[in-house]
Amino acid sequence: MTQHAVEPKKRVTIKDVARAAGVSPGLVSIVFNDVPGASDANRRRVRQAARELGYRPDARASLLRRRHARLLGVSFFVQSAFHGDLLPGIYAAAGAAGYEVALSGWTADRTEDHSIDALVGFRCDALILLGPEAPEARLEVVAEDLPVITVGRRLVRPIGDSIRTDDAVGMRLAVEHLAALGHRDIAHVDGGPDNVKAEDRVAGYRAAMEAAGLAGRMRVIPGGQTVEAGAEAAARLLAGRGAETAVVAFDDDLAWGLVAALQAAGVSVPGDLSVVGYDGSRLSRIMPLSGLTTVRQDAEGMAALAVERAVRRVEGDDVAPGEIVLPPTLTIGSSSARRA
Amino acid sequence: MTQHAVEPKKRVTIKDVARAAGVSPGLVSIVFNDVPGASDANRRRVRQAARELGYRPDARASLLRRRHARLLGVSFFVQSAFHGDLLPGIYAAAGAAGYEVALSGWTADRTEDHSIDALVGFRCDALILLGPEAPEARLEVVAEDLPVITVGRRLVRPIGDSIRTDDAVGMRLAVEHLAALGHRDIAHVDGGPDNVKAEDRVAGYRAAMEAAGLAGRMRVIPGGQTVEAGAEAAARLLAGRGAETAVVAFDDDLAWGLVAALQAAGVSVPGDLSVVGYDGSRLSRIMPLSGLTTVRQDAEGMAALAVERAVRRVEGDDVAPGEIVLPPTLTIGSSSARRA
DNA sequence: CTGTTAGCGCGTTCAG
DNA sequence: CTGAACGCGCTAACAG
Repeated sequence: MTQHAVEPKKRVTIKDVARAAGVSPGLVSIVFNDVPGASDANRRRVRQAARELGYRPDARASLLRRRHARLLGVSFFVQSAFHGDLLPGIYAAAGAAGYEVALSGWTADRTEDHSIDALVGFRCDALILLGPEAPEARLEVVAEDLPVITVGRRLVRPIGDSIRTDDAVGMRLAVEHLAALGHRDIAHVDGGPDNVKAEDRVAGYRAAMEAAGLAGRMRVIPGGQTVEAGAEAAARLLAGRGAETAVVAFDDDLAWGLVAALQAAGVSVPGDLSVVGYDGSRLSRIMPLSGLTTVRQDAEGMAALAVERAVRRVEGDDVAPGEIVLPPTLTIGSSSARRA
Repeated sequence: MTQHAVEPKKRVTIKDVARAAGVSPGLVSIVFNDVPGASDANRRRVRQAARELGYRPDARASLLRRRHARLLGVSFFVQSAFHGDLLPGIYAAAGAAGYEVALSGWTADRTEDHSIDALVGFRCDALILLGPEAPEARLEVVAEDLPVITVGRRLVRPIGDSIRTDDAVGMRLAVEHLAALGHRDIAHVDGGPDNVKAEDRVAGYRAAMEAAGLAGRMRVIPGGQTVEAGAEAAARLLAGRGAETAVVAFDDDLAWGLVAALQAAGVSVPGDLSVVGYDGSRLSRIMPLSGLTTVRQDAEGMAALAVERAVRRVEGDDVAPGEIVLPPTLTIGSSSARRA
């Protein structure tokens, strides 16, 4: 009942259980792993003894000895709404495949490198990196040691498997939607500096604008990937405002910040300005009225695919690095409307 | 460069490094832990050899042997905006104290029990449970094995340390704010069934309403703690609508769902109905206009305190289970206004 | 098929 | 600074 601390606290080990049950330690291992090799009577006896002693298998020792730890390491950005949407799917798929999941988050203060190191240090069987920002060279080094699955980033050179959404299509959907609503001066607020994931979306935006015959009306505004960045970008947008009547944002978090700041500045969304996000995160669905118009990525599908590829790699499927590109869809909410 | 898989892949161990550097394994350990006991020359030599061989310390083995793993286990609900706000603070505080953090999330499909088991299996030095929903009896059992710090839940019987916000004060702030705006029929949408954390807020609501002389106008509507639950509660609110002109929600996620559904139903917020949330999560700050009015919990402070207490417990401070109650503050946004 | 024994995995610890 | 034991569960080889 009382809280103890450093005290001896000798732990109950597999040996204690074996002694109590009157069998060998090896047999206890067999019982706890549910593998054949023990009689029902002994299984019962061992379970009973374990329960009485309060035995809990030690994951460290088990991981250390096993060849396959059956452990997938997942690195994610703690503040990302989209990553939060991916995790449940990853847990579900991993559990179904008989794998444990080790989570390691990165924040403004704790770098992605840190989180990757932690997972590698645990000797995970494979790594699933959500929206990685590390240089490709770094990812390549990591991939030399264990299978790496990247989610949501296009890689110039193939490294392990890559699961991502087709950003060219996504930006085209966004631009076409706005163009169909009569908008012609459509700006793009990008993902900010040092954001490797932003490039494809900028390129997609440019291509889509050209295809729509709006090449002369392109405008790219520096942004970022947080709500705060969205608020700052709104100021920039209004300051140098041209004829823009619509904006496509790098992602939902950024779009949120834009909408909030614009409305606070007395600019009506979508009355004066239409805003389109990117991700289709849970966040985008809970905007007052009927949600943010956004390019939806298939989070559940990406999560399941990432785990499936990771498991295949771990279990010996030594195929060439592959890229799986999923098509995005457009979800129309209340943040976009016909041009006034 | 190519992806390998199951292959032998013999790992570089501390022994390989020792051999290459011409020292003993023990010395390599000393060098890598940056503890005194090695000459600068040898430190250099060891680091060099490690780099050449690509040695990475094995966290499993290290954890296994160490008395103190210097590892804090954190269990959190993946979908909670507020938990997402706590994690950066936990990482920061733990890092500063020289501790690693092991994350284990729970979702709709993966129970909190599961996540706790995983952390216990890793032999974390202490557990920090964010918004735990497990029965107290279960927490007590866990606390027999290692220090447990609960965050955001009042416990009937003290178990380890508990860091929480004073919900009586919080609800009073909310009700008084609305009363001062002229509202008298103020409803509360609660945290839903089986939500142990909701009781204090309901009680706080009742007490505050009585104190404001509005005892006869209380109304408690079944809610939950997700955006979806908020949307459902909005329907209930409107269906049996009395004279309510204001609502206090169990938490921000719920409040969001309420606001969204209400506006979709043509009810203006705050024109027709004022809404107040609870948590002061990042989510609450990014509502279009100037945010949700909400009772703010001090996430950074709670995170830092949780880690501090955990570390103290681990390092032998065997004091009685304690409860740290932080005062909430009211953040006024645009979801509440003077009664029409 | 059921069960045992020995030794491994890898870093840490402590007496020498 | 070294050597060898140790932490704990798994795995292989072996015996009943």
